[in-house]
Amino acid sequence: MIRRLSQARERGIPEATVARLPLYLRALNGMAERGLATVSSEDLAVAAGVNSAKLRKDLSHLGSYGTRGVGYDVEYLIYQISRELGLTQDWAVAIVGVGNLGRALANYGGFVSRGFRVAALLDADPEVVGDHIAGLNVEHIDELEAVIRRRGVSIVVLATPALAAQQVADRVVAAGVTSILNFAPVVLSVPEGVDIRKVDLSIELQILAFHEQRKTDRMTGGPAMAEEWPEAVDL
Amino acid sequence: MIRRLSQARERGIPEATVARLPLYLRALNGMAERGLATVSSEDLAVAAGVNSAKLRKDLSHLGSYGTRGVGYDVEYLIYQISRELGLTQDWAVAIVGVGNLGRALANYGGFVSRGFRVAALLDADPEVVGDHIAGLNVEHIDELEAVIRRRGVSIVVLATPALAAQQVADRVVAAGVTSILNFAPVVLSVPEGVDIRKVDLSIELQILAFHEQRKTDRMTGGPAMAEEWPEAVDL
DNA sequence: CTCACTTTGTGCACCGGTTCACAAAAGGAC
DNA sequence: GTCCTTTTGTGAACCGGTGCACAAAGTGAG
Repeated sequence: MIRRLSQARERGIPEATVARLPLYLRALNGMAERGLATVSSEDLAVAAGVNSAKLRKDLSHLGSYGTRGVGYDVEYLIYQISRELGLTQDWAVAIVGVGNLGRALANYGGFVSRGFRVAALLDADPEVVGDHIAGLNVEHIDELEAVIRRRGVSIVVLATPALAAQQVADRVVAAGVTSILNFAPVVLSVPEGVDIRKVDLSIELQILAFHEQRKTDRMTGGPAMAEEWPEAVDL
Repeated sequence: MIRRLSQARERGIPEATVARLPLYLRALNGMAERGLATVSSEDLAVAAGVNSAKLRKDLSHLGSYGTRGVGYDVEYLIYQISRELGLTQDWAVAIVGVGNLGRALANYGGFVSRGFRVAALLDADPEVVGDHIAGLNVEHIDELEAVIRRRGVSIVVLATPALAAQQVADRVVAAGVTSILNFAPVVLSVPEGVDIRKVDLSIELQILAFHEQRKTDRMTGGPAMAEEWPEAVDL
């Protein structure tokens, strides 16, 4: 039985759905390892931590890959999601900035697992250039453009200090890269068509602190005094 | 002039706004360092990478802290946002899992800057327990509950392997912690009232790959063959 | 004081995403 | 075949968030 490309798949998957597909994929991989052949939307939704209606709607954007009364074929769904996400091809990733974080990322085996391959490590500090980390030689940032070109790097991870990030981003974009994962705590400005995703530890903590404060406020009956500017200030 | 708590501030700031406040705060701190006394919504919006109407609406949720025709007082706004986010108090953070990532987080000076203090490092591996990292002694995970209690830890960062994360989360929650920042690639299940934020490198890369694939597809004129299941599979 | 200018704060229309709830489809028992 | 059970796929209402566009409020010049 050959399934033709579903009519429902005329390019245009909601961003929110895209962000959840990796979650489903991870849950499905776990199930495949445990030998499950099929899974219902309800079970998969629980494993991925979402509502089952949402999961079904998400999957319906890829096509009609389920069987009513039965569920989804685990292996088949893994393949479809992987293909949709572009994980059936190999992505060469360069990590720029080999400080504590860059090192951690380079060694983090998990994220290289499927589809991604760390193809280069670069840094400006002559002290670390030449080091061997995770089986790779750390190269000098001067080689950035050449390395990107020669190794077909299409995704760059920025783990540089905040001050260097924009400058590196500019060079990376000029070299033709259009996908950047930024760990530096700055707002990067890039031309139209370049995708940036940002991971910011400090912001995540601040959001947690906000909610934590709310929770403790609630217990102690609203915020304490000092609602005003603590010192006299002319506005 | 003493400003009373604005009527607009009857507790209930949109989640989307909360997520942007740290961004504004960072931009404002930069401006304060450069000696700016006031800033317009337009300028601040550009610095934070958002639309100025959105910025004004966000700030209006905290109260009416601007002056029409002038803008916002930088220092005053910094104080108001800091207070709203709960950064005027000191938060003790424990990092569980001192692998590459945990080490990087412990040493990452930037995120400890304002309001946060790494109060403990814990790990299960006897090999790393006792190590000194970022001026702290790595303690054994058995001490988890005692450390949380004694040092008043209210936010826990999970940087453990995926398999250990849920187990640690359960203990942490049982010890009374209600804010967790999770770096492990698993969906944690926690009781109502516990806030979890998740940082997942692998998911971010997969989202980038999706868009990158779209971009290259567009250039080569749609996806190549092989839209079907590559091998004969019985569904 | 008046007028021109600047910039905030917000009403309103719009949009993407979520959730409910159910019809349609598939399978199995008999 | 018919009936009953299970589970998908989706129409429709709803909800939070965004952005336009403008009135209100403040500044400064003359």
